Amino acid sequence: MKKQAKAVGKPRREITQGPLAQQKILEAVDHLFYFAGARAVGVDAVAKYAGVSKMALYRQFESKDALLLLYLDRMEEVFWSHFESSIAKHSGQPSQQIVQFFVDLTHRAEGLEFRGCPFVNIAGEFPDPQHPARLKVAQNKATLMVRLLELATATGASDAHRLALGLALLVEGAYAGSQTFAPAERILRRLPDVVRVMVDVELR
Amino acid sequence: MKKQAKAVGKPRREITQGPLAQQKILEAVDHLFYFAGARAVGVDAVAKYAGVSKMALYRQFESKDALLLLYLDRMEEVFWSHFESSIAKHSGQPSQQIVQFFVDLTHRAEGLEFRGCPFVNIAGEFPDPQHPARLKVAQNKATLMVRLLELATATGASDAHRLALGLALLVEGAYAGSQTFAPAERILRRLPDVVRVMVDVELR
DNA sequence: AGTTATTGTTACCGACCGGTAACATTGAAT
DNA sequence: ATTCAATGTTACCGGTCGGTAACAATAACT
Repeated sequence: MKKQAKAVGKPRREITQGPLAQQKILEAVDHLFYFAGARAVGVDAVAKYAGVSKMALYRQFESKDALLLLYLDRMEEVFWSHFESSIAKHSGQPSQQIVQFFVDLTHRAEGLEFRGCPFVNIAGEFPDPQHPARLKVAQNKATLMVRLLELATATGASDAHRLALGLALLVEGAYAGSQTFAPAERILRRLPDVVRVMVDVELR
Repeated sequence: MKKQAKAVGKPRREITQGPLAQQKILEAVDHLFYFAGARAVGVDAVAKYAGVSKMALYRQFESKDALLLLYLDRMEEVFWSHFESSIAKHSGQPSQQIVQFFVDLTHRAEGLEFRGCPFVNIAGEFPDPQHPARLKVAQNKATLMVRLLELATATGASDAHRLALGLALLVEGAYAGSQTFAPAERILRRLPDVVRVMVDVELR
């Protein structure tokens, strides 16, 4: 959380700045923060997992908090990558796009390695709603809400806001439920059915 | 996490065993674990908040994990107390009971002091699905599913399982969403509407 | 009153937390 | 070949983690 003096003058070596180290650290962060919890994992563990000394890590990144924010950035990328990938399967058919997104989401969430939504987990681990990480979470969800509202409107739903809200809550519910319900119950199995009904009732 | 020898023979003093201390510790646990996170709060903090020395705490309770499980027991009581209270408002009218539960849940979840579902938060803080706390979480949610299915069946829904799943996911979604979405957006405002539609479509 | 078990207090344990100072090593530009 | 900045290594900082040993005070039983 402290300021560090930027390197004065131009570096003699080109952009050699910890070339692969930086990448390995970020990958370690992605893995450990997601599967073990950002709060539970220490920087020592990150450095060791990345095969790097702790000091090397701290010369690449300001603080653990900085790593946390970068982690959320990457998770955001991954999420929208999945989202757009589902959407792309039914161009111009918003209803099917919505259902497809939930079908793919369900498929991912039912994997045993799934640890839920990174953003939901972060929100659970950091109580202060003003924490920078929490603000990123809120921003991600706000964007999701906008996109869902766009889709809901495009379907010609009788009440697009209501539909978008229902969908958003089902997304959050699927994420949270994937962790709170026992995996053996496979409650998400019929989530696409629920979504289909929710969309259809707005179209009749 | 260690075994401790149970007091052999009968205690000389009656049941004087830390009479109010025990109560104060549990109240401290409820407050701190919920609002600051079970993992983030140390036993020192619990003892200080309860106005008790740490050693006094450890003579009343085996370990922090034991406190965690007791905490979940109490949260379970609170949850079902709310649940039954909502149900009682419309005896014999399952559809209205369902809606009422969500109305009350929404009201609670929109409070600024709300920190989401204790069980969801615990699931986020403890990655290991086999952790005793996680098992309690799963059990709580399984019971909720049973109760929702009973209500859904009682409404005469065309597909009670689908309805119960939708409702369960909306519950989880409301809990998670109350923390992930920015409070100012007040996304839960129209959750009761969503529920009403979800129930009605099963009854036509 | 004297015994004895339970209480609260203090101080401590080894381990880990996030973060850093100091120094040996490296390697590219001169 | 020498210089010099960026790197990696090691050891360490004060603080906190969950948990405990040791001891003085207390209070109920005989």
